[in-house]
Amino acid sequence: MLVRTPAEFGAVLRDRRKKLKLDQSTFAKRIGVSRQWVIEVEHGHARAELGLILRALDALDIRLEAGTEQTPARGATRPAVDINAIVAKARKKKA
Amino acid sequence: MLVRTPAEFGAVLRDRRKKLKLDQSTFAKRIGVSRQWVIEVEHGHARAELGLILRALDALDIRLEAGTEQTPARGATRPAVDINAIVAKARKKKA
DNA sequence: GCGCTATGTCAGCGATCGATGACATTCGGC
DNA sequence: GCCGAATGTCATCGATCGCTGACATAGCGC
Repeated sequence: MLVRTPAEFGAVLRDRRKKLKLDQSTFAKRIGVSRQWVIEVEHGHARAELGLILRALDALDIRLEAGTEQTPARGATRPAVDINAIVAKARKKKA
Repeated sequence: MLVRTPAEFGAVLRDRRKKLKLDQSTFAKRIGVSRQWVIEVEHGHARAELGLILRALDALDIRLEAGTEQTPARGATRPAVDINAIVAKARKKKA
């Protein structure tokens, strides 16, 4: 599943937790956080600590993969060759 | 690439940023954070906000996927040290 | 009805985040 | 040598995190 927002992280975590038949308290203890944290994160807390989130994912055997291969037909995100073009575009965009 | 730690997130981000020929300031402005934040995150800041990290990934067109398909050989991919234990210990020590 | 479990809510608190702004260092070109 | 760009460091400061602990609600079995 593609994850792009904190809310999605929450959904993924809650889902997996339930699938594993764990209640929030048990889950929290496993990760090493408070039950309160679990509740908030499952509700999509955007300011959760990256490290804790990763621990949670790990505790539930959720694999996280980062990739850039998603160049459907847009163009330009791929630094295959035209570095200069990319630089130029980035600069213009910025300004 | 598989991401399991804040440091790896930092590496991924810095990598992509450089590939896109963006300097930290420009990158920071794009995401909407301070340059300081970029520096810390690229250095593996564990307590970075989940939301900001996601924004950064998005700004660099990095796709993030969560999956449980194949349980990653518990034991092989596992780091030699027990991170959870360390963190737990640190927390207790503090209090 | 009563107890038990699971989830969610509230308030308070210390620790830390992320922002700002100045400064140091390194590298390249002139 | 000097300048500009890029990165990293330092100190300060308001806002917020995550923790604790208690309470409220809902479902279930007896």
